[in-house]
Amino acid sequence: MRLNEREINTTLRQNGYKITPQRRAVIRKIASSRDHLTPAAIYNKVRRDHPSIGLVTVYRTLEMLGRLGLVCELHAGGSCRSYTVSAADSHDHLICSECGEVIDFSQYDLGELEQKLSRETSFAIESHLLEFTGRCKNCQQRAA
Amino acid sequence: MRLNEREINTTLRQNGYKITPQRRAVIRKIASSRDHLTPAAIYNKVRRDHPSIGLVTVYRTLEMLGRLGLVCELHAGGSCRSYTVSAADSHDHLICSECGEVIDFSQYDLGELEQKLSRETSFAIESHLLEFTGRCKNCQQRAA
DNA sequence: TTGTAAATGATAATCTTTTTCATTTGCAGT
DNA sequence: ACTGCAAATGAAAAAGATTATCATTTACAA
Repeated sequence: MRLNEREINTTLRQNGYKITPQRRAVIRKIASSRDHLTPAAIYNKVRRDHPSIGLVTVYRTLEMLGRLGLVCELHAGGSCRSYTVSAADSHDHLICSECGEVIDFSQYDLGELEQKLSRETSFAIESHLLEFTGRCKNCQQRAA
Repeated sequence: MRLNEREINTTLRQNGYKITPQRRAVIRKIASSRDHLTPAAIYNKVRRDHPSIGLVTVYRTLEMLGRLGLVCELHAGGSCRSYTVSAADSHDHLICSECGEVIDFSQYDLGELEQKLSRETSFAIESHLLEFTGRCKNCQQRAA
């Protein structure tokens, strides 16, 4: 279940952050996009509606949203650091290499693998990053 | 089984690349390190033995080694784009968030998850990225 | 409505990564 | 061992991405 704009705003307020028009615009662009966006792409999208916004504000907003766990940072594909809205409790993603569409999936039983690894290596495992890359149905059909 | 310097050189030759002292130095530094290194870190290490090397050459060498599948790009931790030597057939990693040590592990049964995802989403899955982050035994003990 | 801390935008400073191009060098073929 | 040449290198600069600074503006609690 992807977070929507209202829920995100609520979380900001609960954590003592102000709801500014700039933040609202950044959140809206990310939340309304099915794919993942780089900071620069978000900046360009937001600028259409809000020409005076600074790139720095976009970076600051993304940093804050990330810290609160409201957006996820993705790595697959060329550019590191692109963002998508977080699903409530799944941080694993399936990403289309052609159109960039992102699908969240709830964590499979990685717990089992995690325990096995932990036992074998004596690591105290804190987190993981799992991304599958492939081509979505539409992009497969378009290619054929 | 991590690739060693000799095997890497063989692969370069087989693919028509020349073995230069600069490439040799870059490969040696990556292969002899247990953790993952950024391009800048590799540059600094190599420069000690080979002061005239250019940063550009490091970038070019990394790009080539990556294309041949001889090094892996890691993402966990702050900086994107850090490198470690590839294990023969496992591209999944366990990374210590404190000292950076990297442990390869052979792919668990991600195939099952992959098929399930593929069936449910109609994606043609091409690859995946899996990294666990935690603290290794040594770093846990040092902290205690 | 007002005061204040938080947020913004402009600018500049830092990295990081790519391009370009003249010079050098590994190595295949003699 | 020598030679020719495509491939590789290094220097310099350009292009991008990210962060720091600071004066001005603004959201919002009181």
